[in-house]
Amino acid sequence: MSNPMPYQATLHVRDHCLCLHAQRAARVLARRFDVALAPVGLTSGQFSLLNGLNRPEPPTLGAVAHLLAMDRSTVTANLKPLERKGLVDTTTDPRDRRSRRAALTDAGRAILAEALPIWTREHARLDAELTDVSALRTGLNEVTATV
Amino acid sequence: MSNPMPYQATLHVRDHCLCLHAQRAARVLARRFDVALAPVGLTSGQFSLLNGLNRPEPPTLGAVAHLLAMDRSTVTANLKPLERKGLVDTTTDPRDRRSRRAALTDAGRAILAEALPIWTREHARLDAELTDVSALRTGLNEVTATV
DNA sequence: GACTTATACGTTGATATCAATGTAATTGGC
DNA sequence: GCCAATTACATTGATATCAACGTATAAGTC
Repeated sequence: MSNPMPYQATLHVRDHCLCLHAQRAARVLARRFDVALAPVGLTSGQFSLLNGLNRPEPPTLGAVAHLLAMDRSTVTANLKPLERKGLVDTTTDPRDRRSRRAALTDAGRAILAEALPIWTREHARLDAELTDVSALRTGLNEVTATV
Repeated sequence: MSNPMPYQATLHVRDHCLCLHAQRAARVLARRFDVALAPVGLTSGQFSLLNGLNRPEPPTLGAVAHLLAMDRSTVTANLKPLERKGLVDTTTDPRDRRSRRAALTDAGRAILAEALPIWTREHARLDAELTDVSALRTGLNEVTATV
């Protein structure tokens, strides 16, 4: 029986699939920042989430989902461990009782402030290892904007 | 009490964090290819994994983990649904009984061949929406290579 | 004001992700 | 050949991710 999936095609996908390449890079970066942020007890995703909550007006969960380009239900799930740790407090918006707004607690702001210099140092190291960070960032944001 | 995490810093992270931007783009691309590949019953990740198994010599799990830049234990976990569906068959390598090799079954090769034209079409559409795909790919691979 | 439609979330079930720990097999030094 | 160190995986427990479905609230129509 002949192979219905030629090896050539596999090699082409492997070398050109932006989805694969993006997942790979995302995993590498997530692991890297997970390790860097471990001393303050945050993962890279939790850091991004907490950072997104630090606004003059606490955002709705939908706004957070849009910022992070993730599903609403994922935001709900990701908030749970942070609420348990007392870093985040969610309340129903009195002006629109369908919406819930997630706010940093004082503890949340304190952890975020602790994490910031770690992020800054690690990101500077990362920058130094890459040839053209701004081109990469532009490409990533272009992808995100395709939705 | 003064805010220990200034809004300015939050905005800087939001606009510059490659980790955040990579996760976002990765989510967007995963969802996009999940939708495209749904007709053949595969997710984007499963497609990448199956594609990685299509080699003359079936790869060890460690080799797959390296290719996909993911943890070994994630590879083990991701293979399970594919084995259940009869698309993959894993066997102990007789030359090194510590290693397990994952091979496509005939059904696996057939599904992969079905998925290929879907991937090709969807990726062409994606390409058309982006300004400089090769710069993006280069940047992503540079990130992956930092490990 | 009643009804329809749209919006904002939560829950559920399946898969994905990793670190940490444990087990089995191989390799290297002797 | 024997023992220590290394390598390759599996398992576990926690979190992450999404689609699909359901519920509650708001907005628009009449």
